Amino acid sequence: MKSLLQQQLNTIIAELQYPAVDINFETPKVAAHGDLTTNAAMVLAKSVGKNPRQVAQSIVERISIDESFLSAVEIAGPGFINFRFSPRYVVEQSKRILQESTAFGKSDAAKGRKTNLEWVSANPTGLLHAGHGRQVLIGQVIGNLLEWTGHDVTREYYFNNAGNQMRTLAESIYARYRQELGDDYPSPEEGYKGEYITDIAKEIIAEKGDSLRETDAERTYFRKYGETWCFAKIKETLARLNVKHDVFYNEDSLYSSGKIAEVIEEFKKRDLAYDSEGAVWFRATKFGADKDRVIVKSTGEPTYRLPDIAYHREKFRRGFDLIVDIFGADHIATIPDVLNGVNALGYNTDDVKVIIHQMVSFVNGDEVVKMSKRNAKTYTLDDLIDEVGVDAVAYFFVMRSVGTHLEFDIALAKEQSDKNPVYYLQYAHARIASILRHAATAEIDANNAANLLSTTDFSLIKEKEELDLLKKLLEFPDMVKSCAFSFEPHRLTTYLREVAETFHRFYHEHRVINEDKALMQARLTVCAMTKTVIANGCTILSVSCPEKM
RNA sequence: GGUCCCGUAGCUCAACUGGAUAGAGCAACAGCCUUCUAAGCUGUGGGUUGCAAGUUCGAUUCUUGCCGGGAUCACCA
Repeated sequence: MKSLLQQQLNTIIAELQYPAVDINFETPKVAAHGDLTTNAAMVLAKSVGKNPRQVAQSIVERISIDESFLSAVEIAGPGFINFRFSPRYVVEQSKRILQESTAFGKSDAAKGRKTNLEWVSANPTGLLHAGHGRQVLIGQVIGNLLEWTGHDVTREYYFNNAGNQMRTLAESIYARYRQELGDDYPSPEEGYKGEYITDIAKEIIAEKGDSLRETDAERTYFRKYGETWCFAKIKETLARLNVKHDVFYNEDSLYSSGKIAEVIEEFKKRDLAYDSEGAVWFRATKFGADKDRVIVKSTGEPTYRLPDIAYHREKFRRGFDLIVDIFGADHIATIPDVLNGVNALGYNTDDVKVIIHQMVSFVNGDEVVKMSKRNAKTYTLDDLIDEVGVDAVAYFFVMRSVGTHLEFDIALAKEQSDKNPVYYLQYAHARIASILRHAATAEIDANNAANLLSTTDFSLIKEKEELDLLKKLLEFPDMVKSCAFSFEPHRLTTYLREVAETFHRFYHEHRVINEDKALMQARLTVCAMTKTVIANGCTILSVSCPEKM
């Protein structure tokens, strides 16, 4: 529709000898303003030297109204040109929903674009805490959105099982192991103190008894055990949320394959790195930073920056066209260095999309939930899922724009009532499912899309609420694209809420099950279409759609 | 102090990326169930979009400066 009108307008503009401009079509916020609107006249007004309404008038006069598409074209406000779709067009278009069914909303807008999506990437030194949930779900939904728009997505988890943090983990477990054996042995000053350390220590005792009292200085056994244990737990938690990564990329492989050394060498060759005070420094100041950064410590160990740069370079080398990273706001300082580094190596960082989400705070009604890392009683993501359920977790974490702080109300998420937004959506789906079950008793198989397509009298769909609903449903494919390309999953939750709302209104105004069988089937068709869109939307959101509630 | 993010109804947040009368949910108030799920629907009240300038046909959106909140500024990741 949009492209048809666009074409026609361009022709008209040329005929009128107006300059060619970028014209914009939008769906107006207010339904009274029609189904589609363009600002063409206002954009043209200045260069043409007439007032916008005159320009609009000259354009509208030349638009031909084809009843199979348009029912009206109007000029409104400061010079908007508003188009109204004909009911016939809307109903005709809606058949797509039945035809495409579970694929309705998918597109090949970015067909074959090789995309690397990296997220979570928590090191295996502990459990995912509740705050991690935001990143987990944002990444999950963005991954789905990218797939729905044709991207070829590799879901990746980057981890480091070497270095300081792992040493600390090993030391923490070892200390707890000794303590559990009754020895007076101190925990490391900055060690991990969570309950899980005790769990791990106890498991080791159960398996090995006290045979590991005297162990090597590297605490190799404890380190390996801790890593395996933590990773298993992390993956378990992710699995509960249907999150599955295709690649677990080990930072260590960058060392063993010499990629790290390679980067240092190239930096030095380009005078982007230099030796000083026994360390190697990256000239971050060349890129506007306040001071240079150490990339190799005087101990010979690289800081995180260097492997991160090498890692991103490898992503390019692996042939990805689009690289998406999701980080929490606490990582914000590291991003410029990495991008500058990769850029310096000759890669186009326009193809790197870094999504930074703000932090999460948890409240339980009026009470603020503390969850400090040092605290022994960490509030884990598992705890949160246990408390409020998978669907509420999935929905709540993406329902706000990534740029704002998220306040997660546990009491609200837990509440099984109308206060809880996730139920509103699921309720609409369950309600439709219930209606379709009734239809079965009237011998109409409303779950059979092909059957509905061939036997429904679509001309019976003509009520305002029905047409409003169909129009809303038809926005879905554009909505998916728009959410995907702007990396804004929260807009999908807003949209689906509107779909549910529009459906409830239709349901309230018009009875579906009734004596007029043809009419009943027409309305069942509208229901089936709505169910498809809600289900597809929920699939993207990783939220389940119950048939009954 | 530098950098980044945020400031919208009593509360939590939207606003299709510069559009028309700034919208939802919760909370408050008033209605709607002998019929398909009332976990629903309809209506009322609630706003100087932190403040002040600027850019233009038009600003919650872009620019600048203040004010307030958060994140971050390691030879930790």
